[in-house]
Amino acid sequence: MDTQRTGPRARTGAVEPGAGRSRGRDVPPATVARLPGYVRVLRSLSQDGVVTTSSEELAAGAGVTPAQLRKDLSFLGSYGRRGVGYDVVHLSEQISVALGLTTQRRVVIVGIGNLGHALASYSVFAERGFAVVGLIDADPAVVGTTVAGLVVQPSSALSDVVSAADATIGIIATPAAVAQDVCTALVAAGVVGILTFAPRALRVPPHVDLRAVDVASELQILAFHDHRRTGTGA
Amino acid sequence: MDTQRTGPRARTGAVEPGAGRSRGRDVPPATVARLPGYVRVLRSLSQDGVVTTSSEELAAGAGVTPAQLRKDLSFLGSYGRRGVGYDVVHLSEQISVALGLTTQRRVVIVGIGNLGHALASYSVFAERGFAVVGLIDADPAVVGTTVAGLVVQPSSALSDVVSAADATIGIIATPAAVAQDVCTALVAAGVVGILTFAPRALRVPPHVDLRAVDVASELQILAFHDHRRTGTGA
DNA sequence: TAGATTGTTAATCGATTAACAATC
DNA sequence: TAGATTGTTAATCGATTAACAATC
Repeated sequence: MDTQRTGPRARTGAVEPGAGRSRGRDVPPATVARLPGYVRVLRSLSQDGVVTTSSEELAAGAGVTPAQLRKDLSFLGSYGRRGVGYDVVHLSEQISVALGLTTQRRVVIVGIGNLGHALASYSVFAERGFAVVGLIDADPAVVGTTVAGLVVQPSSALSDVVSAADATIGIIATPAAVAQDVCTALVAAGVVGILTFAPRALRVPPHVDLRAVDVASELQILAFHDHRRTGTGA
Repeated sequence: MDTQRTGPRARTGAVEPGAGRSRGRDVPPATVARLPGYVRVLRSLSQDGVVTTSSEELAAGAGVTPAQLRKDLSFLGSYGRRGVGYDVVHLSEQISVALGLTTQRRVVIVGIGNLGHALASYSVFAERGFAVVGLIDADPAVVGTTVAGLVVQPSSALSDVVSAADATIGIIATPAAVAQDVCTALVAAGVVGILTFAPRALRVPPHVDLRAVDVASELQILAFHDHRRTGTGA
């Protein structure tokens, strides 16, 4: 699907680090988008008992080139040793700090249909530092049911749920028709990041970061290449 | 999540159209990725009875700038009229032809856990030209159950299911640990496009197009901006 | 030391934006 | 015609790649 960036995309290029940490340089959006993949590989290597790695090994695991990996890391600092490589645990920690993964973020999910249900139950979120703290749905038949240990709340409770749990991220898994209203409500409730699965462009104020996943669009992009290769469909 | 492109990404830039149709020019990957969004907006406008639109209106609906929209369309041909705008139905058809959406593509889903179940039941796929024709799972407790009108088949049947239904696209919704094996099996069975939700880099041969959605990575990217804004987590 | 591998620089490449001539 | 809006060109910008000096 489609990965749409708004909010920070409006900035001219890179993203300003916080309090002069790292190397004081900005981190380009394309680099930020690859950092989670590096952390994932490093944690996997660490679990396998690997102590030191190289840009070649790490890049292969993440599906990028060694040059790109080193370039990406250079925006964060100098965490390797020439002639030696990278300490797996240390590099993992440094990237995690840069990404802000040392604090657990709280997430609310709006729209507990098939997809919302799957996301609420997705164990990888917890493994990677996120806590699902609230579920919201507009359907009275769904409200009150328990999903993944949480009782689904009505739409009217959205603001209270976000506030009470101090959630900073909202996931929209509703039908497209109501996605903008949900988005607006989430922003009003105070979230600063939104991940939407609804197939519709959403508008958010500049201080809110929006990412969009459109699985049907992803298939259509695959169809384009299928089409080009096989010549069907024209 | 993360949108990873392999296969065609290896080409130097743009994508060769099929038999000299459109304008004979290549379509850049970034443009291809936006075309589904334009079709979505055009179909919505059409349903609302709108006959003619402008680059301004269409771009607003898709969340891009008018200049970018016109630039994107210029790779497909000249389908507008200066001073007037675009015929909604005609432009929608032209982009659909370029994307190869005039032929229905057949999709198999591997991994019928929470996410696979949600995808199998996702009505938007059918609305946008895809038919889910096979469901595969490795769990004997899941095999034989009916999901979205299809009986889940065992892993051993993967190749037969792909062949019998002539599926060209595979969706991987399995745990990360088995994703590469499933990917390899799908390629061997003959699919030419793969959409994976497993948080792991996958390798495919050059003729296969791979797109990857990693929802946990998407949240981590949001966390980065949250972190930069609030200063927490360092 | 010699070999290995990083971090950085410079060059290339692709994508976006702005402006405007073409033309309906 | 006058006004509107496209399609395209040129300029800018950001991302990627390659090469290599630095240095462990």
